[in-house]
Amino acid sequence: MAVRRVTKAQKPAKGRPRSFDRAAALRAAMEVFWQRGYEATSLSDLTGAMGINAPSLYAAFDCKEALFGEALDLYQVTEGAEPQRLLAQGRTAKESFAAMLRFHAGDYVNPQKPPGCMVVLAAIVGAPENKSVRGLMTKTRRSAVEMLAARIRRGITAGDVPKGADAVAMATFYTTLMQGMSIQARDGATKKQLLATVEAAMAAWDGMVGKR
Amino acid sequence: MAVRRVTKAQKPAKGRPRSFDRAAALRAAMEVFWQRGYEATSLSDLTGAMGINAPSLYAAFDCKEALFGEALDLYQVTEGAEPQRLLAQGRTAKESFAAMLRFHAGDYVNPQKPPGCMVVLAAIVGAPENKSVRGLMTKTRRSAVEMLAARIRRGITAGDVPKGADAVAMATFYTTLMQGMSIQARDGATKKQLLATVEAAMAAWDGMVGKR
DNA sequence: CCAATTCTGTAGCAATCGATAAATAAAGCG
DNA sequence: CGCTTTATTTATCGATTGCTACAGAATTGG
Repeated sequence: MAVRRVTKAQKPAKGRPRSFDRAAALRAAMEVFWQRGYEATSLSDLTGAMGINAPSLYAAFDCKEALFGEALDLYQVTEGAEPQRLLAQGRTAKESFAAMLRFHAGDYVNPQKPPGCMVVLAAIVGAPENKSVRGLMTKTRRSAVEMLAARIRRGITAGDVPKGADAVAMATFYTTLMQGMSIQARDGATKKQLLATVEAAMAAWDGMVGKR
Repeated sequence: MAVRRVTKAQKPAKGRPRSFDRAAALRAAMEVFWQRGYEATSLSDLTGAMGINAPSLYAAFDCKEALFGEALDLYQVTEGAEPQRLLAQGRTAKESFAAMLRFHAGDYVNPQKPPGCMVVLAAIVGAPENKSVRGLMTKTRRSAVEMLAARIRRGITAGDVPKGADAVAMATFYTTLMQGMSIQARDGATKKQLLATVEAAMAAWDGMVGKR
């Protein structure tokens, strides 16, 4: 019986096997990109955090930008899982939004992680030669808005949100607030402060959907 | 009669006079920092935009960080003038906030300028060695919150805002939204979309102050 | 065993980073 | 005029950037 790989049950592989845990190295890279942003993270920052040398990084991840892309994917899958779950599982659209926003209020200032959201912070400005990275981030943020809008449309279908509600406008409003919360988190805001902001935004819900 | 200097009516000066317009060079530097952020703006970006060589830049502005500090001051004085005026001159705190936010909705996507607010965007993440620059930005953002809170307190004193209103919490809420609007501006939001977000936030005002 | 393949460490690539030394030019002052 | 002071241009500085050539090590397949 063949020895089972710790990392993955992949194909047998031909040449010299990789001597490091690719997934763990990617997690380390994600953390550094999240903390410092794309451009301010140097290759030596990355190799240091990942515990490997540059040639190993390039062999496994191709280049800095591709590594960032993978790190962003990992971020969405791991850090995005819980908010997405909360968004989907709420009884109504309003309850879903409240649960998701309250979660972020705590998560953005979790001392175990870099503050704020990587998708908002890691590449918001930068040099012209890294435009493609910023484009990737913009695309990711836009898909997040769309996900929120879809939840509101679901609420309209289900009947817990009035027919006249503007799903995209509402999703944009709450997204904008969430994005601001990432800035606040970097400025040292507390969970309590972020929660107060969330509750203020949720108080606007009924007015936005048209209820009077 | 002495020839009047174009730039300033300063002291006579001793050695060789500066051959460039310091104020114009600073404006150019501000624009580049605003567009690309602190770290992504290289010295050659700066000298190119300012139309001078590196030694002239260092003679006039000391170092990159000091130049950024001056650029940030200039930004606040120029770009901050109109929103501050609107904040001060509104009949009530609510009207002041609405006017300021509506102005920003247009200003953040003014095609004549870099999108969004320099104070929010130019140094939100980065390398550890530039922590002091981020600290300066955080300090600037905090003073902006305080300015909004002061306007609300003025409204409480004047009577247009109920006594029980939490000025800091309200100021934080609207600041958070404004900061998110800078992200939205970088993502290509339109004035119309930003205005819709502003109106949604303003609809929350009466609920926040305690009115029912 | 050998050959083919893939990964790893060392060492270094050209380019750029922020910043400056040195020589010269242009002003005021005496 | 010379002396002092300051700004200018040119030509770098050492350090770091993202990235890679190269040689050797470790694996599979034959």
